[in-house]
Amino acid sequence: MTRVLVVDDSPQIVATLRLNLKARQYDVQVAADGGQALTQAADWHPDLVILDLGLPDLDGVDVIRGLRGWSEAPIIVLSGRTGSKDKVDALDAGADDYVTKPFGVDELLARIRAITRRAPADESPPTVQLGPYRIDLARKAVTGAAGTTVHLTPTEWGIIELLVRNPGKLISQRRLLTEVWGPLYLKETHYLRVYLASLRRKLEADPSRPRHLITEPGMGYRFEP
Amino acid sequence: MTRVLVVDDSPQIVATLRLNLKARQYDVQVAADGGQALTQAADWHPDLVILDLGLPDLDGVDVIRGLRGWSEAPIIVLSGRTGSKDKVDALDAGADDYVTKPFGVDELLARIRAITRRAPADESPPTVQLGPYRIDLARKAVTGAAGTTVHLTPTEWGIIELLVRNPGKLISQRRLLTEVWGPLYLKETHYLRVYLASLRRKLEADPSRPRHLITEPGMGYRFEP
DNA sequence: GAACGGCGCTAAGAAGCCGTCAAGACGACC
DNA sequence: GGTCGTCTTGACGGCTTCTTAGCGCCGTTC
Repeated sequence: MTRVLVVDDSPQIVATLRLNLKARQYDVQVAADGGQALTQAADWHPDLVILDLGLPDLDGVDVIRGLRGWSEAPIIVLSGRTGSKDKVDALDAGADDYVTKPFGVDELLARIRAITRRAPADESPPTVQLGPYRIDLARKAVTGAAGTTVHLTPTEWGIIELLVRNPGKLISQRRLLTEVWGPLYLKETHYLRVYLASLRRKLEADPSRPRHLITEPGMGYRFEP
Repeated sequence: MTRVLVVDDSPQIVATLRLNLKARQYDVQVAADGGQALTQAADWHPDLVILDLGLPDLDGVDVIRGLRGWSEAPIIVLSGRTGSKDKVDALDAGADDYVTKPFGVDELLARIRAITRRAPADESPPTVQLGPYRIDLARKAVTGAAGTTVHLTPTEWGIIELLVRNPGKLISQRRLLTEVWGPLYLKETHYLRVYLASLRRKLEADPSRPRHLITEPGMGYRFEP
């Protein structure tokens, strides 16, 4: 779960952001001024910081520099100031993006996705542990305990990727079918049964009693880390 | 020296960008439409792409997707469209930033610095061991056990370079074809079969049972050290 | 308790992909 | 113009993967 630190002194913006981020499964904390921001960032190690420049105590650029002194977490600046110099200063101080107020929530969320895509969540590399197996999505490789490797077919990768990218979250049959086979295959739910069986045979210690690739009858499937 | 590919059909914008980027020691190339952009990106391997969405031939989002099929170079979108949906679509397709026209050159340059700061120019190990052979990518030479040398053709080098630079990682057929032959050859997958056979004949102890140049059916190839 | 729907499991045929060999086309260089 | 190395094509057999069908199990519904 991606941790997002929101730094802003306007209750309204904080409320909007908190609501929207929580709805999308981000873990959110809030700091109301620059001093708090630095303390909380040090304590909590967020994966992303959303930073308003107009803070009551410190200058925003100093907060960026303070963070960059020891953290590489991406920083998205929110600011009412639209001047070129403000943007350049913030970006050169170490910010990754600069969004001017008023901003569209959809756009901000897309920018968050774009940035976290490139700088993956702290301590959560593109590899996931599933029982004794390590699933490396970037390399498309699964390695087992004693250096053994497990081979997955393209379709199996399509399924496992979708599930593993959304740990603990239910993925509907509809979504699996459209994203792996295409929207014309919505009826072919038995494909899922065949391939989930195959995946469990390869990845579960006891395929008949799956602990990680869970069926939610009538709904879909879920990856439980 | 950071290579920047500018994709835009407006001569004025191209001139401005080229001037400013060159003055700051960037290596610049220009493409005037989407097809050219894909070809040049495959040939030249830019470290960053600046992409205008309003191109004469292809839809901008399709260009992003085309690039993302095989390249991880950062993409900054330039666009006259300011709608939220346009931004979200481009960012979710794989763009890293979205700047609306008219734009400030200083701001764009700062955004370029911010993005290249995070994704540094790619580099690689100059020599790699493959069984009894030592592959020197810089000198384009393969030396065997007793001072013997193995000769590779240009196309074979193109393939082995891509594979060896990403040890253990699956390289899609799509990426091999676009980077070695160009984006127009996406369909010619049997080229890969012929050349992989040739490489295995030269580099594998038992070409019929390859241990380093591995096929992943339906997906691509992998170099196992 | 029988019928029904959703799921797990297996296995076999079909479809598509891969490795291999060999011949023709092309271009560089004498 | 001929030779050589390299790149493109084509054909074929073998293998992996996908698709499809059938059966058994379980819980729910009538």
